[in-house]
Amino acid sequence: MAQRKSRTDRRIDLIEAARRAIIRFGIDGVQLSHVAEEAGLTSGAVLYHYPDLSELLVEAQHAGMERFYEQRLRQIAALTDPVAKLVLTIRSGLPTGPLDPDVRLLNELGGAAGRNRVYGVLLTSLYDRQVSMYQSILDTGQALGVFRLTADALSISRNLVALEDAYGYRITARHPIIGPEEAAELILSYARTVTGNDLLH
Amino acid sequence: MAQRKSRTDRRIDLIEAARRAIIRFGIDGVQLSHVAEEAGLTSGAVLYHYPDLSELLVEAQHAGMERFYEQRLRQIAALTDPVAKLVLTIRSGLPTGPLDPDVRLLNELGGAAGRNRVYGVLLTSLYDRQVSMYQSILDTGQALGVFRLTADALSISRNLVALEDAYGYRITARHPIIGPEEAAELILSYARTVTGNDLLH
DNA sequence: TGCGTATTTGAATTCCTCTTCAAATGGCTA
DNA sequence: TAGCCATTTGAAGAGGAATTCAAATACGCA
Repeated sequence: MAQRKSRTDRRIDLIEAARRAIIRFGIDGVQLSHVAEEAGLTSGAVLYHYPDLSELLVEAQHAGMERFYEQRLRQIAALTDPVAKLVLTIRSGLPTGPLDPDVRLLNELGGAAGRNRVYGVLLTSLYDRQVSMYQSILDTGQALGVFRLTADALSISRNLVALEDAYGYRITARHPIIGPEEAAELILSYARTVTGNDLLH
Repeated sequence: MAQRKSRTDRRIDLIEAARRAIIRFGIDGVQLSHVAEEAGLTSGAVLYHYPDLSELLVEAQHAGMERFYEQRLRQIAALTDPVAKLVLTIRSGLPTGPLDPDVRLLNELGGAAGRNRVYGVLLTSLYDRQVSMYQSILDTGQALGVFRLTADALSISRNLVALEDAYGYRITARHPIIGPEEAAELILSYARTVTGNDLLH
């Protein structure tokens, strides 16, 4: 028998297991048994904690998104220079490679968000928060005279997040030429143009 | 009994039916019975033409992508002015709204492309062709002196397609602010900056 | 017109997943 | 240490989807 755990601990485990299962089988392909296997439990045990699998999947997606976002926030919090912040933020929004679990998880939502309102809301809120993240960096840089923005910070930020998203898909789909480095360079090329800054640091 | 059809005609019908079923239930959620219902047939009949459902799904995705791409090519072929071409191409890459079937179909592939090599190849090949499409417009505009590109045409084109893709996801996920018009304006804002052209036509 | 054949149906079967639940287990507390 | 109770198991069964296939059907062609 698998190690006994408290309700809270087990639920945390299950959310992690669901995250892995979603990545392996897709948000519409995950089965109770997949989650159970990832967690080292039987289906019954999963059901005991989550009588409705779809609720667990939503929680897993939610947790994954929060972690992704918080991690990015934490990284840039360590920096003060707007240039360094911008460059780091761009890099941290891209997958490390085709197998990057965080981005793989997020990508699973793309299609489902069109069919499932909850997923649509989740994804939209992540997008908006990432936009704000960029916007504050750009505004600060502009105020400090480091950036000379060619358009309003909001539009630029929306485009930056959009570029991250799209290259995330390209990388996980294993584009033969566009990898993490190339994608970063493409986004930086845009960022250089619209900030009027070389973004060397 | 449903109307009898020739092998070729029925296969075309089934590909269309599969396309609709994928949009309704997701690429990992489609069932034989879904396709059968969309086609007005029984599961057995579907199986008679496609013993393997996954092959039908790939064909449906492939057909949808080709149609999407050909349609865009045809639209710009009618124009000669690079400015008009660029603006029209940007608009034609975006969904008409959250329910746009072409984009909904493509979006279904995003997540699956990370798990399924066939889908990855399909999606990558569409991306590359769309990039070429933009590249040729930009090159022509540059040659005519209409555009003054701030970066190489390839990079700009990659970013333009990336922006289309990403806003396609935002729109189908029903972002409360970013609809087809707003997305077009955001991409145009990028295009104006990198072409040095107001893109009024 | 009637035959032959490709297509379609529908029922039977198998396979698989979800769900239920009684029993087992093991940690916690008195 | 003993008993309680939350957690987990495993088996049973309910539901549903895929698969198989014999029979029915209707179209093309002689």
